[in-house]
Amino acid sequence: MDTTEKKRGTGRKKVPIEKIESSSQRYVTFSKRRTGLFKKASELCILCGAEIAIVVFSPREKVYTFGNPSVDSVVDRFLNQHNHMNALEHDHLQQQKQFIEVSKQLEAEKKKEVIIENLKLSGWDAPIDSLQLYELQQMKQALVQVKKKVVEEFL
Amino acid sequence: MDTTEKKRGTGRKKVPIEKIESSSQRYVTFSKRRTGLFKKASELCILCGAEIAIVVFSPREKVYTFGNPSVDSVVDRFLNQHNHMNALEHDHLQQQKQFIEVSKQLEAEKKKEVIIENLKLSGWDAPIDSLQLYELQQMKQALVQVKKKVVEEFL
DNA sequence: TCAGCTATTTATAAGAT
DNA sequence: TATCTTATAAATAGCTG
Repeated sequence: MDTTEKKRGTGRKKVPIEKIESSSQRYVTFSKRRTGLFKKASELCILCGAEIAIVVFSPREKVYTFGNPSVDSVVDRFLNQHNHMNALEHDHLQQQKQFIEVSKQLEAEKKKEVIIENLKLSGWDAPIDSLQLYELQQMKQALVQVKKKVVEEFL
Repeated sequence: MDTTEKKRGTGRKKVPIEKIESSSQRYVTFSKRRTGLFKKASELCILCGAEIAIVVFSPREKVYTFGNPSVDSVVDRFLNQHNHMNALEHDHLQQQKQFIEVSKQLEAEKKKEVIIENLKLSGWDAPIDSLQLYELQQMKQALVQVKKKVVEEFL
């Protein structure tokens, strides 16, 4: 124990809160203090049940994050509740509305398409100029069937 | 100076890092530590030139933020650069694809609807059972017209 | 709930490894 | 550059008003 030669003269010194000019020293400080910051955040979460998201860009442009329960959940909650409605979400809702509208139209149109199909099945595709009385009568029968189907299905 | 009656027995005690049960005590701690956290963040920004965003939801659901240069700028930078493609953006793209798909279908369907309209204009709506030869011939003419229109327009 | 006041616990600047 | 050590600067728990 008694190593009389304890190292002397070292120890923390007061540091002014201003930009650290030495880049190596700056990075050491960044690393230490980032660790401390995240630890404090973690303690605050545990002690008080808080939800916290932290995003840090280092002086070297690297990104570090802390999140409880997760960065995303906290950020989303912030963007929403804060009524902050960013452009992305706004577009998103607009598109949802448009999508629903268009889907409804499409459904309506598809019913109509069945009519076309029935007409084709009934021989509507035949060259009309060559129709004779007999064919006209056949066509009448076909139309009767088509109309019946259509009436049953849509009217 | 020498006020011999200094207050005794007070002072910090070690606190275990676990949820504080007393809600009043919890809030006091939250308030103090949140202030400390934001101060640390501020110092880190100044000392090291970092960019930081912090979002905190208190146990009472209130939101507090710290941002340098601003919460928004840091969060945006995070969401974008991190290639993080969050759920929101993902949904957004999915919906865009669906929307384009459905829009194409709708356009196709609308062309077909014109056929229906032409049929109606040509007297297709008349009661078919009462059609006589004359009417059948009229109808033939109508169909010729319809077919011509349809061919011109769609084929 | 929030602001001061200590007595302590923590965080951390320097230096060494 | 990352960690460990040590002395000191800071943060903060428990009180009081």
